[in-house]
Amino acid sequence: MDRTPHLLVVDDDREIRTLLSQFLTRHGFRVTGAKDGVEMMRTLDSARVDLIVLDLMMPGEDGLSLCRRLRATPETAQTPVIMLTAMGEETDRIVGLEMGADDYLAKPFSPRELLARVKAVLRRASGPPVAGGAVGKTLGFEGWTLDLAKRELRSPDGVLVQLSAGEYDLLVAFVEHPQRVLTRDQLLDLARGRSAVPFDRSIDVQVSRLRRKIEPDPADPTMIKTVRGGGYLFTPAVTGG
Amino acid sequence: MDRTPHLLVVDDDREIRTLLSQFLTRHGFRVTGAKDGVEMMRTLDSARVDLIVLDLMMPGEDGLSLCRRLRATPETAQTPVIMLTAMGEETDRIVGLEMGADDYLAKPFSPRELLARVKAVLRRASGPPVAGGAVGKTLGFEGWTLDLAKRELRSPDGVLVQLSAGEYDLLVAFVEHPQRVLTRDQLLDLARGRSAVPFDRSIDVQVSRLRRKIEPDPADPTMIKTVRGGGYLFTPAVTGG
DNA sequence: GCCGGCTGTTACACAGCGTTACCAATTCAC
DNA sequence: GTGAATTGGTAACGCTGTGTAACAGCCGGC
Repeated sequence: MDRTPHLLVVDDDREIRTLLSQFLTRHGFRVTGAKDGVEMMRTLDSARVDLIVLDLMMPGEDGLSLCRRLRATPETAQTPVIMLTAMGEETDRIVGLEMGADDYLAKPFSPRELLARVKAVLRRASGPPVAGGAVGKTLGFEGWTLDLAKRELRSPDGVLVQLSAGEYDLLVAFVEHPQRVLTRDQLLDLARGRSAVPFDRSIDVQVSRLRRKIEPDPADPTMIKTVRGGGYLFTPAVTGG
Repeated sequence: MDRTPHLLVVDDDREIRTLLSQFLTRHGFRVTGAKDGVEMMRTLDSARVDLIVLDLMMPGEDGLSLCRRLRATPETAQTPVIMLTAMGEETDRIVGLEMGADDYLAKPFSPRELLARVKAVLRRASGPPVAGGAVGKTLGFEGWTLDLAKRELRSPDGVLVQLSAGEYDLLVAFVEHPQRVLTRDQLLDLARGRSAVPFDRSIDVQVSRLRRKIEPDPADPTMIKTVRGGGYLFTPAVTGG
């Protein structure tokens, strides 16, 4: 239940990043900063993000272009975006919202105002029913079927495998990042929405429990491989749909 | 997103309260009764109310005074009020409307007439949809049929399943947000119009009761799944027709 | 007024999860 | 190559969250 929302602040100005991070952290959010699109994408790749605060004007790829890319990517198409801009022109607002931003804030703004918008957007984001959106798909791997809408896993012979909430979340993290080494920290973030504390072994234990349910031979795992010193690797190819 | 409107009937005459509650409930509204201003305020404090039906003449604080207080309170200043009065004098009408009531009905009146006024005021108050929209629809899931107008649930084999008011409201909350994890807080808000207090287990108990009536095997629920640390998930796809 | 159903609260049982501990496997130091 | 150190697997345990029976209070029906 301590699923504190994870915000990603993308701004090339380090001072602003720091300021916003501190402020938002003090108000109960988990905040990651990114100075450009590359860092943003890297973070999105490896962590669960609930909302992105995105500066419009940035060197390199600008906010509009990034926002467009976010919307074009299935994994992030639903992630709310709040745009920041130095200019107060109305056209920006239009363009920003047309680009798929959920809200818009003109600099200079008070952190308090951003906080209000963040809360509002998050509330709104969890409001409307999903309907036939991107969420609710079914994923397959090596004959297994994972139903995201029903939170159900079926083995290749069609048997419903009972997973606990934690096992299911962990499996989703793997299935959504297949054939990539995921560190314990990343897994913890993806599956639990928290970051690791020193000597945290909970992921190891959970992986062990999950293997027991989906590996033919848990003692010699083939789907969830251990990468010594690195983390874990989900080896099967995943078919989406 | 649109829930069944929540009406608050304030009248010191218990017979009238009961009569109106039954009638309005049968026509698809959620109704709470209050015998005086104190009860009214208590309800408004803890639940979201869409419209208040307020008797003008009451012992203690009367309707006019209560209406004035409603208008002076920011939270309720926008809540529509329909005044009831035993006297047919025109002056009352004037005073009532000046006091901020949205409509006025002289006793004796037919419940049907009140129903029409309630729908009209709600339509006026909240723009396009509501009453006419949410009320009157029928939703289906896995063979079940939920009649929003009659507040009735039919099982796949056509049998009418008796639900208490609370069970029905909870089910509506689920059906209107299918395939999404809803926190206890959200459910409490959607179904009861109030927010959770620490150690609030009422939703758990109500879910348990609802499962007993709609799950094939309540011990191994498939429609209403528990998400540990998250809340509950209504898994069936809902057809809105 | 009394009765019956509904709802929230409480209490207890049970299962999931994180922590710890211990062991095995691997790597490192020499 | 050998022993030490590091890393990972997992059994065991305790805390926490959830299911639900039992109870009590409230409200409406009569």
